[in-house]
Amino acid sequence: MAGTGGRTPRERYRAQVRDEAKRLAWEQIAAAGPSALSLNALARRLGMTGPALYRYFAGRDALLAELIRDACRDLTATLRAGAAAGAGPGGLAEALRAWALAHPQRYFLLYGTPVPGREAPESTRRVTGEITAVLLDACGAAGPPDAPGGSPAALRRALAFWTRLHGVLSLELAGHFTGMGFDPAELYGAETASLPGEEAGRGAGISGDRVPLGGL
Amino acid sequence: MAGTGGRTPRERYRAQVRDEAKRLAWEQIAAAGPSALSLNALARRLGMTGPALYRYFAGRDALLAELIRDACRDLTATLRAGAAAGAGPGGLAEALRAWALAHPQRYFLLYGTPVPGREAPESTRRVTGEITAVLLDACGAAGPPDAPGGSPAALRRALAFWTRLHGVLSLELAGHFTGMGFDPAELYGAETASLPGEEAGRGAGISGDRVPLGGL
DNA sequence: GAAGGAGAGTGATAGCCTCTAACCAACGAG
DNA sequence: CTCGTTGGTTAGAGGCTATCACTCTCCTTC
Repeated sequence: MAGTGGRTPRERYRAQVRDEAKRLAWEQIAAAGPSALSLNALARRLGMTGPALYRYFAGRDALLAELIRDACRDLTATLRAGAAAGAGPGGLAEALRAWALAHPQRYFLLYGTPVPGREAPESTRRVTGEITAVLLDACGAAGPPDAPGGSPAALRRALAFWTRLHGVLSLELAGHFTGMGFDPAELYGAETASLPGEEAGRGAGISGDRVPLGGL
Repeated sequence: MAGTGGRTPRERYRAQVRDEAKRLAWEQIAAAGPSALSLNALARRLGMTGPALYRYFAGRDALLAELIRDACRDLTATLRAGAAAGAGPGGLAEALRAWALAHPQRYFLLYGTPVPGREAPESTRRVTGEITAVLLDACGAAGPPDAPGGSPAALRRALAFWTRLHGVLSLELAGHFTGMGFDPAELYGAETASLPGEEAGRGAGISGDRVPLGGL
């Protein structure tokens, strides 16, 4: 959300309404999914009629695209903050998990079911690229220093890191673990620790390898 | 699809129309996503008017639920066939990947973004349970034989197997690997081979461990 | 301070959707 | 042959996206 940083009263009012609309839109999405996002209902909750919202957003798709872009920025900022604070792969993984648990719908809007026709716009692609870049950087930097800055091995390691995190997270958020009687956090922690550098017989791994397996 | 196994002509006709409707529904979903599934458009393509379809399906949600159930059954049958043919975890993983690549929309309907309000009905939950059971069985059976039939360690191993497969698959199907210049199949293969029993310094793993890492 | 213009909001409307109700035609069992 | 079941129709209520023309109200400019 861009906040109310406008200069003229009109700009401030406009930004305020836009922010409130987006806030309510997230509520609606959280309540019934992205497909249930309705400009009409949104406008009603804002105290105006349907067509008025078209002064603020070009249409339903534009609003959704903006929400996705905001979510991207939010996650990027979160991860960048973690990285800037010196968090390693494990720290970033925890930050990612915390963010996803706090905003499941945001996470699914970024990494969930894609809409076949709808290609992600350039701006979004760039931001998601940044997100993976942060993860890859942290992971490559934490691994054994082979050609610092992107050896194939580092890329492979980072990709495995990313996909494992996403595998646990997305299944957990989708509720596929409910009733299985175990703690997803523990699995996530094990997956987080399992990776950077330990495969291919490189040894016990770098970042701890706590309770390697079977510790349930 | 139940096929045309009815006895009376009416039943056969009914089954035929239902199957054709579901086929077209899958086409529509593949073209523009599940949210674009429209009973009206479907009926038009079937050569009838909208309300006529309500003789065959109780409503849009019922049709979608049936499609999901069919997808579940299909995947279950595929995996069961693989398991019956003696495929180990690696074989099942390959079967899963082949199925998902052939029917991405089916995969996402099962494991993609969940609709917040909509709880999966009992029938579906039972079938998805079977799917995971097949994977868990194969994985537990292939691991080192500790308390055959579901030790905590086997469960943990199987869960990691499942989540790793899903992590690579879902990101690949969603197109998040496009333009990264690497082969998802290779990553998937490495993840498939990385798991059953090799962690915690148990050795080189059971099912091959081909090009363990860094081989990109 | 008055005039003009930009911007916010409204009602009307077209066209799509889901789903119900009432009605009609045709098939098949008795 | 008769008549109930079944498949299909049109009509219609209500919701949605989106556009258009219009009003009103501020803010700017003279």
